[in-house]
Amino acid sequence: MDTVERTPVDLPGSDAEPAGTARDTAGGAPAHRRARARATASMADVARLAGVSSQTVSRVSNGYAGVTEETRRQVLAAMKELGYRPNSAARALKRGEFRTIGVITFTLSTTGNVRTLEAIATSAAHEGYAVTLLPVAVPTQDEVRGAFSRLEELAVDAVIVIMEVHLLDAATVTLPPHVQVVVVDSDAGDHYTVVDTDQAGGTRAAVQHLLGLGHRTVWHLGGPEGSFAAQRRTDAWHAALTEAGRVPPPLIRGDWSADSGYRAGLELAARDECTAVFAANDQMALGLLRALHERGRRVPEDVSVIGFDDIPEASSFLPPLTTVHQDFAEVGRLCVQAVLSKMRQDGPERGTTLVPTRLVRRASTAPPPETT
Amino acid sequence: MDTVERTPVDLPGSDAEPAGTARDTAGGAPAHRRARARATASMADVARLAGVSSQTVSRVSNGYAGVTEETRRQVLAAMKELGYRPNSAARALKRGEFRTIGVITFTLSTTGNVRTLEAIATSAAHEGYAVTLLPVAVPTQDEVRGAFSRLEELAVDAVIVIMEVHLLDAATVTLPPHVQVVVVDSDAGDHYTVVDTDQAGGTRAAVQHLLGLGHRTVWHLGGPEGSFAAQRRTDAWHAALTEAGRVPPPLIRGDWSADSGYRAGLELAARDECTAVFAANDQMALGLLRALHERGRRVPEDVSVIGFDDIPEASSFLPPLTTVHQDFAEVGRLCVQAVLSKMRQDGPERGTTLVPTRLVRRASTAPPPETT
DNA sequence: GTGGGTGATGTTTGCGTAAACATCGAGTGT
DNA sequence: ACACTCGATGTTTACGCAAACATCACCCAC
Repeated sequence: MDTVERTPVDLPGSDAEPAGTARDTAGGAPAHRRARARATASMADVARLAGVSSQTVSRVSNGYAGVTEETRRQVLAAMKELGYRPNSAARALKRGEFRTIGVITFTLSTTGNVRTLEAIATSAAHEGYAVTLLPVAVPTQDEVRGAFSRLEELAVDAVIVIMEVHLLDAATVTLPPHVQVVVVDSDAGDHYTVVDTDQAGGTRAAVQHLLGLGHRTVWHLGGPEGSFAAQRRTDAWHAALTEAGRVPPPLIRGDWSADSGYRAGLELAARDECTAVFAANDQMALGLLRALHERGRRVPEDVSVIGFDDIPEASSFLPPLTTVHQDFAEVGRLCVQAVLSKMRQDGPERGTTLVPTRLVRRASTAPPPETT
Repeated sequence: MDTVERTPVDLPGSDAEPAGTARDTAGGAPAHRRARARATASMADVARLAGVSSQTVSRVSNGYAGVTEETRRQVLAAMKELGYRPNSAARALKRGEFRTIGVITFTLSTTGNVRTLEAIATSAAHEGYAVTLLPVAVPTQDEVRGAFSRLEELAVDAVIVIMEVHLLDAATVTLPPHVQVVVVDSDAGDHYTVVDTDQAGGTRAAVQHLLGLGHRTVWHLGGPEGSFAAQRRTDAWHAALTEAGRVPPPLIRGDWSADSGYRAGLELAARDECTAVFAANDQMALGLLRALHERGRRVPEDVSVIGFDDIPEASSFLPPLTTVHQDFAEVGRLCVQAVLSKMRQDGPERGTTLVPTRLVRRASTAPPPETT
């Protein structure tokens, strides 16, 4: 049972623990005292060993000035011997901040969310902040409300929401007043601080690339209705075509999944006039490619396909996919920056920050077939 | 068996937030005091307003028995009026537990890790635990050590490691002694508690499927050297072939990426004797498919390809990929269960739990071409 | 009526830390 | 030499909560 597994440092005093796993209610002795004692060394223990006051330990621990090099060494030695590490609960209680950022996200099934989350976690760690994850299984108001009510008593100083904001608004959010919020994938820039990819710019680049190749117009396989990202890509596609004097074909909707792209592709393959398709993400583009292939429409000779995201696999599609690269890492990084500067009260309270995209040309786009 | 689903209260409304956003940086006054004052109402405030002792507030807050309905109502009213919410730092300090699980993971770029993480977060939330994410950017010992040293002072009760454990061992881990550890993707079952997919079983199913179709032998596109998952799939492939009396062809290694699969595919396409390939994951299978296609080797007519993971896109590959489905959600769920039961000291201290796989037959496998 | 429950509530205490304040000795300027 | 500053360190206190213990009113059995 209680073998001395871990063996961190040789904890001085961890010798005893005589089988009685704090379970003995019978003992008339001050059981509770022994039970919790010495779980971890506290500042006081270190202070005692080092022969200084606990305040000095605190100073060393926090790197404050005003400690002799000599004293400092002693304290550090004592810390090491005892395997001391500060108790973050106590620290948080005292300081009134937790150095933790909560991230609310609706599923991690999309590349974008995941990459953004990863960047957030990395940036946060770099700033000395931990990241607490709050997944929302299904995007119902109840679920979101649940996430927030958990959040309310969770120890976080700030929140980053990777999700549609209309849900957020709907869920009578009752955050502690000092907790800052930053949102991804939203157009709520007038209510919140928003960081997002420049959806419009990327879309424009994609459309113009296709038009530049000589296509009359560009079909669009859009994302699901609820998504702001999808909405903005669709809007930008429409605008870019209109500005260029082209007639936007009817919109086709998918749900981000490859399957939905496949279904849309079967439809599009039947239309000879369709020579170029802009898919709102790479997964749908993948399904699209499969459908076109099955129906004997060659890519890019007969139909050009362009995606959005630039997932790592995109370069291995058949054919390798031309797509709009999103810099998720930058989005995540900026989220953290934004939320931290809000906390320090030196950043903009709201507004939108856009991260530029980059068009990656591969083999899925080409000039349209000769029209006879 | 439900945990005592606390149900503190239904949360107080977020009415006011009275503009006082602490904006005065200029004031020469005792700034710090103002800053932290009145951030949140404490139990004492609620107690005062309700005309009871703070202990009674505590009892209400924690749903303990022994409070008159009348008193309870008063306390709840006071909570609501003050917008009270418990301070989790204080609670953690007092109770000695944080109700938080740390998850260490090396990049979120693989589907498996992400899905597992998601399941962990969901399960943990369900048990009333929060999840703190600790990403390790690069799998160097320094990085891992860094993650752990952050972890050391982080407020977690347990740790789940989704990573190669040899790195873990290498990084002189010094966790607080009471913190429990569970590991995914490892064979360190004799040192740690391990939860993992049944790599061997899945591999065996894949190999036997191909042999059953009539292939003489099965080539293997393995994962990178460092990975235990890769190692076990490779071992199982070798064993399955040997047991069946077949001669295992030389091993080809990739690095999980589609690109590496592509490179391997170019090599394999040149070998006419190769009629069946088992790729250690779906991404590499994707690259493989592309290479075979480019070299004019038809799948599945000339070469059968089988993958591992069953990523959502696999059904949209060209052709749709036969692959071994992993139940990542179950892995994540079991991780949480394992770590919690270790904390409650009623679970096995170590050992390995395997999650079964399922072979998903799609269109990338078929009997070998007629050998003339 | 007295002693002994029983349940509702109040009081004390301490978790580990760090801010605020106190102390103390050594140097500095005149 | 004296008052003074300044740097190093110690002492006190409070953060918000909940366990342990104390109190108090009430009811019941004998």
